[in-house]
Amino acid sequence: MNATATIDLQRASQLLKLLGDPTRLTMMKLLKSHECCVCEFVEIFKMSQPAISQHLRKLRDIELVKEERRGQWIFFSINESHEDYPFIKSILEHLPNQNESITELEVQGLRVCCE
Amino acid sequence: MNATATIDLQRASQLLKLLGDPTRLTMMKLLKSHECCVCEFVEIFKMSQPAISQHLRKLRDIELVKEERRGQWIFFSINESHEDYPFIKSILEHLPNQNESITELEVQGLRVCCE
DNA sequence: TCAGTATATAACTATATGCTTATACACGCA
DNA sequence: TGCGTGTATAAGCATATAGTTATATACTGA
Repeated sequence: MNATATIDLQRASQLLKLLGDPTRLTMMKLLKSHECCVCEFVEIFKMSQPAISQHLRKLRDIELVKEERRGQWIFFSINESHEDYPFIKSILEHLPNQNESITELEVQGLRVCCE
Repeated sequence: MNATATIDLQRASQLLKLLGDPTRLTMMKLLKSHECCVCEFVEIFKMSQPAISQHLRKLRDIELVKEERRGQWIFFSINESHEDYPFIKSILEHLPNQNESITELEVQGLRVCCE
């Protein structure tokens, strides 16, 4: 009957609560198609570095995102292996893509690239 | 390309925030298949009547649910005409159904029926 | 080794949230 | 009309949340 696995309600509400913040939700949508580092988010959201860092920590604490240090920078990316990723993905698919933010960064020469 | 309409990020985060509470999320899942009145929710959630009422008000304020008075009771139901209902629906579909709560009510003779 | 840059963490603060209790309102029925 | 039942609202309180500033940590390159 049910093609997709269901998520425990407690768990689901925890995830939704985390996504119920415009900054974190936008971060997740961005990360779905682009790796980003903290300083890029600071630019995109015009928000202080600690504020960004704390949002990312919440996303990382429940392992929705992964981090990887490359030199000075720490890059964040979506954790597609997350048990509940299909759920997250289905939510993100309803959101408008945020490619403009990335394009804008590139135009301003603020996109971080370390290869 | 995109088969489904997208939702403004601010709007989406507002909806997710509301669903990011286990009581309200469960209410929505229940209401998706059953009309319920306040006193039934009080039974199901073992929560005070004002607490239930306040959760329902939040859901009603953004028109996720409709209410209809029938005699002494006020019945709540999902508002399928809501502009963002497809989004809501896709979320609820990932959740385990809550029919047991309803069955339990019926067994205890607490299911309200006014016809 | 030291300065500069990127990030994390701690401590604090203002506001939001979810409950409680008390009370008001609405309906049905004797 | 008055009482019982169902629901809503108001006010208060404890906790959670999201930001701030200050500071610590980690890496790079001179």
